[in-house]
Amino acid sequence: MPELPEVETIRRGLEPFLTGRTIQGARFLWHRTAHGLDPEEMARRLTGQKVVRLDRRGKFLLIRFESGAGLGVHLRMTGRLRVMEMDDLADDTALRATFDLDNGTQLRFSDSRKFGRVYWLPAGDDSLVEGLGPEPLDGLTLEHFGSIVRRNRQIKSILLDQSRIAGIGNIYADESLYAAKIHPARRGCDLSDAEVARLYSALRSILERSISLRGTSYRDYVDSLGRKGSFQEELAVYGKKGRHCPRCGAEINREVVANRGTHYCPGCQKLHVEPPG
DNA sequence: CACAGCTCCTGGCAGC
DNA sequence: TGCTGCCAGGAGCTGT
Repeated sequence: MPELPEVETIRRGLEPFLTGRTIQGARFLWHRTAHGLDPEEMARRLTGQKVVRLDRRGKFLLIRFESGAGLGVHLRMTGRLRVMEMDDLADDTALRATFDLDNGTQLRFSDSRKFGRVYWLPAGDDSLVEGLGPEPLDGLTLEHFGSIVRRNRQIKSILLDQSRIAGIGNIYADESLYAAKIHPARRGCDLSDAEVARLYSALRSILERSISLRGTSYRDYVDSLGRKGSFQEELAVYGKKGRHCPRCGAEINREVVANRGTHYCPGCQKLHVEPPG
């Protein structure tokens, strides 16, 4: 499931293949992949657009055109982006959209579950990503993070709320809470200063570490070059139900918190914390 | 505002 | 072996 580190990895991998290229045609093989526009209309608008830059905002990849317009891509759970030779007939039953480039290559969007979307971004209109919270790795201060987190709501639910903080999904929420020794069902407003500070640094260091390892390949994530990341080798709790906690040896639990499968260590992430002193 | 429940989808898996 | 049926999961939406 592509979250911030995976989308950032894809952005870095794709950028040299797309920058300077002009889209010569686009085709949608699944109509709902083109969000909010008739697929043929989106293809028409894309044709002739020259790529100048790739940005990322939260889990959105933003392909910027010389005209000022752009294309937003959200991979949801199973979306993939790759650049291939136009005549590469590699079998891909999950192919949902293709974008022909002016050098004989083709950007291909595949997505087995069909949840991923591409969005047309009119020039000067970034409303797609304007409602997102701050980037956790881009100037977010501890003080700002504290104001985001201190509300009467389960901390896991806050971390997953893209309008509060952008880019965090189920894997990094669970891993960060484990690293900070905070039970996912604790209320944000009940966290101590020390806990908020631990969560802040855990979240940021885990995201940075994962980017440096080109993300987490859990199930089927691969980057734009088809390579797996390797952060899955460092996961402590996600997908580890029944395994032993590397810190205290207790058995990792999985239960539903904030309507999501949630992994945590009952030994070192307590729901009820004894008051200090 | 918090939050549960529903929707979208299909591969993967459990159970028989 | 092959069938049925359940379910995860991001985000948008509705209803309480």
